Amino acid sequence: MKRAAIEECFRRLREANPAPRTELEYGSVFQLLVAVMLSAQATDRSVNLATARFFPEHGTPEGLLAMGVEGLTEAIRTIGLYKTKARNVIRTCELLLERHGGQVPDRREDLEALPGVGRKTANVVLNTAFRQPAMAVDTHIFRVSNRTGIAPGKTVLAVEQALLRRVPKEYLLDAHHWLILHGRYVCVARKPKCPQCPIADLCDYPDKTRLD
DNA sequence: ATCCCGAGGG
DNA sequence: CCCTCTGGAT
Repeated sequence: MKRAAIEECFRRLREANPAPRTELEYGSVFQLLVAVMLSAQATDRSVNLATARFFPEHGTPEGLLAMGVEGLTEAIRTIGLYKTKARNVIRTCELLLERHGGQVPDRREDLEALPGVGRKTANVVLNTAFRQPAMAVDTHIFRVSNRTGIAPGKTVLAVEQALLRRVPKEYLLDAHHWLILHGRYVCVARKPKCPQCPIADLCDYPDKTRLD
């Protein structure tokens, strides 16, 4: 897709959603980090349902440590991958207290040193909490970027770099949320809703990989 | 490449 | 039934 078309895509996505925000519910940077860690291969809805059970009373590193691995495992059992996630979150709480005074660090290196925190999760925290121009490429953004031609790439890292290169600066800070919402509600995985898509006329998909 | 792994949709 | 959901570690 040409640069002018990319710019027009984001102009329209912004018009449809002027102030995009994550649908994960959280009341602090720490809670955002935990919610994103839990969101791996899970819907925001199921994550919010689980975190509502313990954020109110245990929404701090100390609070989660008081629950213990067993308590947290029980609280998030309705989310996939719950054993690994509970273990990683508890260990992360310990490391935050040991290394960062209980605060969430704002450097990629420190974030990725936490267990269960990879590049994608670090990018979400850097962008959403610290407003840095980081692009977290998740399943939605990978699909939308490739399908539309906004930023094609064979790996998530390639797509991330293509987005950083191709998305106009003006839209970079919020591009993450526009793309994810577009992927969740319009450019869905199975049967994209092209008839109601605001950028269908600019998209590569209808001409290229038409399957139906 | 494989494992982890529940819930919701089609 | 099968696919998908804001991945990460090995």
